[in-house]
Amino acid sequence: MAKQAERRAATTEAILTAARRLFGMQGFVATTMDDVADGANVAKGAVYHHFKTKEAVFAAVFDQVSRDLVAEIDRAARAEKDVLAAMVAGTQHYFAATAKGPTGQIILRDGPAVLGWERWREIDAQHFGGKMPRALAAAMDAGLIARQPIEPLARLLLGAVTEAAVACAGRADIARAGAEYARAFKSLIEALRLRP
Amino acid sequence: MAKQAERRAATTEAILTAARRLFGMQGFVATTMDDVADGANVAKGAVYHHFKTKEAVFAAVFDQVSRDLVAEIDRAARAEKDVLAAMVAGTQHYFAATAKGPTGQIILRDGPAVLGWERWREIDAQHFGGKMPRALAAAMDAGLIARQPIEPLARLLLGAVTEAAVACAGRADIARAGAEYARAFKSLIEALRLRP
DNA sequence: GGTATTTACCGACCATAAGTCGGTTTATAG
DNA sequence: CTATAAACCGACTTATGGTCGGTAAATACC
Repeated sequence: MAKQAERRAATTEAILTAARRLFGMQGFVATTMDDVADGANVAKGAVYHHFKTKEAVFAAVFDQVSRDLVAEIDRAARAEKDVLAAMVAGTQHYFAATAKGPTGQIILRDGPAVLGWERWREIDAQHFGGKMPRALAAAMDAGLIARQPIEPLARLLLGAVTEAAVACAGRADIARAGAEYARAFKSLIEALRLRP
Repeated sequence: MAKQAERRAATTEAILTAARRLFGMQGFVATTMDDVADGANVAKGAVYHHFKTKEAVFAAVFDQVSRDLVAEIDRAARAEKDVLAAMVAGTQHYFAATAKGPTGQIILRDGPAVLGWERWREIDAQHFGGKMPRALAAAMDAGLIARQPIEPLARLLLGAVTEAAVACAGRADIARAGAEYARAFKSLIEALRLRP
């Protein structure tokens, strides 16, 4: 006797929860829609009633994971005071979070493969990338780095960070690798810093 | 009555040629093995006689395209004299080449999706990435940039370049975008340059 | 030069998994 | 209370990667 809106919400959430677990653990390809349906205790038809395709399910999961991740990073970055320092701290956190387990699988591995690099970058940029331009703009306003077109530089830095995160994810000694890349990233940022 | 080695070579080449065309035009997923077999004028069984899986075919195509691309980039980079300038020039060429058409499809889109980001980075690094560390080492030896761990910095820069290339590939005005990113990259490199 | 063996090739067949669809149950409108 | 719509079911269709038994061509061996 639950209202339809509630039924809908409950089912959708069950599907998403199951999908997130499965995609994170086994990856997108190894997870079948039957698996997802079973995991959510519904029939496949129900899944397709709420999501048009398997990709759509993944996109929803991706979005959820991204939100969680970005919240976590924000918390870490806000602790710093200098804009450039915040960039470094946030980056470090991004490395750590994506370096292992389900998050990395979903965000870094399957993300671009499933959504296509284009859409992935778009969504990723929406979540994380948005921070980079804003941080750069702030840094320029504060006179910390030279004024220049923001978007291209932001894109380059974002690419650098993402690549490093992936490299991290493939290493056994994650913490160590993360520290290495964080240091290198810091050196890049510091190189940009204007010296009077 | 051709020798077996010749038959083998001819068939393999026909398959690779057809696959390269199809993968480049339609992408990996949209291309079926039947398409490839038809395109090469052989039966599917023949394709599977020479390549274990569809991925194996793609890997071979990927390798071929990478070789061609790297040769082209080398030509452009060798024209420059300063190591840092060569890096910038090579990068610019990389942008341009991957920005459009089959090459971009194979190298930047399907590459990571099909081979997995790990293996892709590995192969990509073998072809292109190898240049980055070498260039950085040379730059350090020449006293152009500060001495520091090479691998992490190289990885960051490679990631930046790749990201930019992909961004380029998604733009209508490729030439313009390429120029923008090249300028931003140059500014990054120049920031690293030591001032006495 | 004839026979045995190995290699290249064929294409019908199989297995799997995404997506469909007609039917059923449950909620809402009037 | 009835009619409509939404949620849900699960057998079925379809598309495609991969297999396999068989045939033709080349090579090895006597």
